[in-house]
Amino acid sequence: MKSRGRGLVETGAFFTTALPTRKIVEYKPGETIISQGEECTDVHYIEQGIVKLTLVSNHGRGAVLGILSEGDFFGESCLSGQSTYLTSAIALVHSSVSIIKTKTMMRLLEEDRSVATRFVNYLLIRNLRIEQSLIDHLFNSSEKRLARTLLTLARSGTGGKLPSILEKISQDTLAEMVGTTRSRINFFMNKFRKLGFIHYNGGLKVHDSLARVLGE
Amino acid sequence: MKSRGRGLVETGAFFTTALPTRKIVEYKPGETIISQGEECTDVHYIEQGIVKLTLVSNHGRGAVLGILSEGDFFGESCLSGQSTYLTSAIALVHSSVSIIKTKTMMRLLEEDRSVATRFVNYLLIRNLRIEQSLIDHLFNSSEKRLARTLLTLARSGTGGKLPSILEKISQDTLAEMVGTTRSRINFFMNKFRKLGFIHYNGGLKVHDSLARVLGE
DNA sequence: TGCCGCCTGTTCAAAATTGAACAGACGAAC
DNA sequence: GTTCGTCTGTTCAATTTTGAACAGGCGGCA
Repeated sequence: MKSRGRGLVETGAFFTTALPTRKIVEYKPGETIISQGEECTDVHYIEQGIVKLTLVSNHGRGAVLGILSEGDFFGESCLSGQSTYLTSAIALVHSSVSIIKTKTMMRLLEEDRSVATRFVNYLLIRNLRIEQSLIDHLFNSSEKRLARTLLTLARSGTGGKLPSILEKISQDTLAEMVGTTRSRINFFMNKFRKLGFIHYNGGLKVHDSLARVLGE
Repeated sequence: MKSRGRGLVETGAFFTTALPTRKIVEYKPGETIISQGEECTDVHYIEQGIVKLTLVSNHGRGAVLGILSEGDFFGESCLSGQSTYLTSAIALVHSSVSIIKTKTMMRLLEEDRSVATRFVNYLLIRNLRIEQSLIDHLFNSSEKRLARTLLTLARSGTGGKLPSILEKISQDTLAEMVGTTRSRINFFMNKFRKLGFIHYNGGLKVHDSLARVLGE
């Protein structure tokens, strides 16, 4: 998923062992790990779990920037000189997170070339993910964006053990991810269900056929 | 703009001198530098000029992912294992571009820690820019997105010498940047003009007061 | 058991957006 | 000077989206 056999290097679980002595903290579902606006002192790395990155506009409206899991970083924008966190991060399931002082991470990047190389690789892939979301907004209607979001979530939950990410996501959260209202999400969810693309028996399941919504 | 006095390192014109012997190519306005789908063999660095990154959906619709200028990279996703370019890049004004073989860039990143560090910094800032666009889509109406796009373009053209980026951008392009239709863009442009936020005398000028559209 | 909080189902009028069309302005090229 | 292509101005019906409301289901908890 995160590696490709081509390109700079594999990402894999590299950071789990490469990061120096660090603090690992456990978070319960719903717990806030970092808050938008807080002073930006650490870079975070998800050892295990699922984390939601959120954001509140200056008019109180919420948005979800992404759902992250094992092997992802967050709060890494401190490294480029931000003085406060731009987003909040909330654990969706029990999660363990490495907390690395910004300065430690900077030093590490300067001193350890394999860390730097892999971090570059990680950032490139992260970039592609965000770009993909932006493209989705430029091209697609909210119906298609919802379909893509569901498919992405369904695929990313392949960790196996955890209760598939999908079970932890409300229609409100979906609305904030897709950038629309819950009433719209509800409308499409029912539509998708009637068409047999998703199921609800005890927990949301997304069928691959949902991809048909995306056209061709 | 690109540096901040805090954080990892300054970006500035570092790459112009740090990159090894490389090919510099000049492009005329309208010329295509790379094409979406082409084999992905080089990383590109803008020494001078303005470049538009575009994308065509599988249904023939166009979108503009960004307007880049001096000090920006493009086609850098080769580094993370893409085999073809995901976007096209078109020069908007006369531009000179460094072309670096993917493998050369990889080697450089592994061997030269200062290149790696600065490239990390560049990627982090690029990330923030793209995230900012995504947030814009999640929160704002197309009217506000247009306002933000215009303000961003107006500010980024501070190179001075070049004909301000704004002069080179049609309503069609704006529509593809904002993610809406030209008819909408035209409507808002006239509205902004009536309100005195922008002017047209011989060439588009954006007044700072346009920021009022963004609220508060 | 009953209350509460959170989630989904449903409705609807008001507002924003699309998509397509046609006309005029302008500059470049012949 | 005429033709062509590209850009802007303008219109409008059809469609999509918003925002707000209310009801019901379900689990936790006292």
